[in-house]
Amino acid sequence: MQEPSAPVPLPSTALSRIRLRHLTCFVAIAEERTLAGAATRLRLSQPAVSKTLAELELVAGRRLVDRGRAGASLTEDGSRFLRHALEVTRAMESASQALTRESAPGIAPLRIGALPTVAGGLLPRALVRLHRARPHAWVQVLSASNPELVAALTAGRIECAIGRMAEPGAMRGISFELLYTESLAVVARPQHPLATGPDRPVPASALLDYPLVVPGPGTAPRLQADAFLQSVGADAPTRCTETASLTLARAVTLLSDAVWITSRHASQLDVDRGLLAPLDVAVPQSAEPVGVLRRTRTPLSDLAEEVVDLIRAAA
Amino acid sequence: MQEPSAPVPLPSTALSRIRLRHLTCFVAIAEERTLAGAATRLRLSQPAVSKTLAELELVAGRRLVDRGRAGASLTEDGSRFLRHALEVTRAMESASQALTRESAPGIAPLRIGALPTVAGGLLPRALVRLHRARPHAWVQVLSASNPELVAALTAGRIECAIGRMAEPGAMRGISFELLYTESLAVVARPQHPLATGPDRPVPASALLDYPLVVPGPGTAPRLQADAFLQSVGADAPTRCTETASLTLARAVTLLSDAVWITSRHASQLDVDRGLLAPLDVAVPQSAEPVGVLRRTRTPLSDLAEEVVDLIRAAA
DNA sequence: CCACTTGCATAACGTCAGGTTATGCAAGAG
DNA sequence: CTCTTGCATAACCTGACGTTATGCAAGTGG
Repeated sequence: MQEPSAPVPLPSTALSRIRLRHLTCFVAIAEERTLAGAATRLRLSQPAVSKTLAELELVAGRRLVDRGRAGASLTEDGSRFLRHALEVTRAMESASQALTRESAPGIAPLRIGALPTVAGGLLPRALVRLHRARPHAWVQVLSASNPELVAALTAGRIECAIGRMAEPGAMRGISFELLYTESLAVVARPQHPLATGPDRPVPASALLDYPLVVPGPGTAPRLQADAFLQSVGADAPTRCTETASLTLARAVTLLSDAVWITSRHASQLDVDRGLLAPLDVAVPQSAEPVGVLRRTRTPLSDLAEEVVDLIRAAA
Repeated sequence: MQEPSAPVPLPSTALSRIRLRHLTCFVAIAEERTLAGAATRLRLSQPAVSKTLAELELVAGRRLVDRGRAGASLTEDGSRFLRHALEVTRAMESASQALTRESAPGIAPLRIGALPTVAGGLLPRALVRLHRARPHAWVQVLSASNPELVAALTAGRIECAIGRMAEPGAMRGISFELLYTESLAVVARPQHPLATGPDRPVPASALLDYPLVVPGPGTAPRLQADAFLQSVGADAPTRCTETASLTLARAVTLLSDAVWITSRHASQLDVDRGLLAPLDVAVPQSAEPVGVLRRTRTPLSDLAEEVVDLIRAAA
C-alpha cells in the first residue's frame, strides 16, 4: 500500500521526536523552578521529568535549563523557547476545551457590527459563505455609523465590528486591524446622459448639472465627497439629497438622473449587476481605511473568529 | 513521595486522553479528505488513523467527521474544531523549529521605533528588564516623530514601533494596538515658586508669568499644549522655548524657572527622582492613545514579541 | 569538619499506548 | 452481479515512557 518511493510532503522532516510531553514538562519546570516540583505537579516521578528534559535538550542541542542546588532556572535559550512551549500548551488547552465543551450551535447569537457600506458590500459575501459552511449559525448584524459601532463595541453589545478608526479617546482598549481602504465612487443609472462608458471621461464639473445624492453628514465618505466637491468648485451642496440610508440613496439614483457619490463598495453589487453605471470621473483616490475593530482584552468567540477570517478572505 | 491526598492544580482535569497525535491525525484527515490519504501522509496504516479518529470522537462525544464512500468530510462540529487543532499543530511546528534552529542570539539586531516620550519613559524600563533577562540581546531604537516611525515601519527599517495612530492613508497594512493614553503634565524644578506641593492648586494663568518650554511644533503633545494654553487665554506662545528634544527641554527646566509642558511619561522619571516637581495645574485630561504599531502581514521576531510583552507589562 | 538535607542523574525494569497485518463490510460503478 | 474504494474491527507485537532504587554533588547547621 505504502510506496516508500513516494516523497509525501511531511509537515517537517525534523519533527525529530518532540512530543507534547516534552513541552508540558518543560513548562512545568519553568514554572515550578524545580524538577521535583514539576514532577509532582505532573503526577510523575522526578526521574521521568529529568529524562524528558534531557531528551528535549538532546534534540535542541543545547542546555535549556540550568540545574543547580537551588533548583532549576531557564537559560537564555530556555526562556526564549518557553514562549513557544507556552503557546503550544495554551493552544492545546483551548482545543481540548473546545472539544469537550457542549456544542451549542446557535444557542447564543454572534453579534457583529458593520458600517452601512460594509453591510452592503463585503459583509454579505462573507455571511453567505458562513451560512454555506455553517447552516445553524445565528448572526445578528448591527449596521450603524462608526461612532455608534465603537460605542456598541466598548459597551459589549457586539463582539467585533467592521469599521474605521475612531477618535483617539474612543479607542481605549480597542484594537484595529486594517482590511482594505475604501475610496469614492460616482455612479448613476445606466441610462444617465453621463454614463458614456469607460472611453470618454466625464469632467467633474458636469456632475453639478444633475441632482446629487451624498452620504449623511458627518460620515467619512461624506467628508471625502465634500472635499471632492469643493475641489471642483461646488462648495455648498445644493440640489442635494443627503442621507445615511443606502437603500434610499440607491432608489433615488435608480429612479432618476441623480448622481450618487458614495463608497465604491456600497455600489459594487449594483454595478456588477448592470443596475448602476460608474461615471468616469477623476475622483481623488483618498483612501479611508476600514478594518476590524475588537476589544483588545476579550478574545473572540469561535464563530466571530471564523467570520473575521471570511471577511479577511473576501477583502 | 507523592501523597495522593494532595490536590495538585492540574492544568485541566479533563485533559482526558487527548494527545497531539489525535490533532495531527485530525488535521491530516481534514486536509486529505480521506482516512487512507491521511494515513499515508502521516506514514501510518489506515487502521491506525481510523482508531485515532475514533478515540478523538469518543472524548468529543460526537462525530467530527462524516465517513462515506466518497471519503471523509468534516461535520459542522468538526470544522469548528479544526481551527483549534490547526492552532496547536502550527504552534507545535513553530516551537520545534525554534528549538532546532541554531540559536543566533544577537547576530541580527532588533530594530524598534519609539516616540521620544516613550523612549524616555516606558521603553527604558522595558529594555532594562529585557537586558536583565537576555544579556546578549542587541536592540536598536529609533526615536523619532510619529510620521517618521510610520514611514520607517512601512519601509521595513524597523520591526515595530511604539507610537500613535497616523493619518488613515499612512496606516495601510499597519495594525495598531492601544497600550495606554498619554496625558499632559506641567512640571518645573522643585525650587520653583509655583511648586507648592499638592495642597495648593496653581491657577493656570499663573504659568504665563514664567518662561514656557513646549514640545516641537506639529507633534501630538504640542497640539494638546496649544489647546490648553488657548483655553487659558494665551493664544500665541510667547516667551516660549519649543523643541522636539526632551534633553534640551529638561535641561532648560532644571536650570531655570521655566515651566515645562510635556507628556506625563516624559517627565515621570525625574518627578519620581525629585528632580522635577509636577505643578498642580488643572490640565485637560485629553488622552492621546499610544500603542504598538506593526505590519499586519509580517510576524514579529521572537525578541520583538518579547519586548512588546514587556512593554505591555510596563504599561 | 562531619552528618544531614536538597535536588538532579543514572540504572534496571515493567506495561500499556499505539502501532502493525489481516480481514470484514458497505456502497457505488460498470 | 461483480469489482473497486474506503472505513471498521480483531488480534497481536514492540518500544516509549513510566516506575523504583540508588548514586552524587553541594550547601548547611551543630
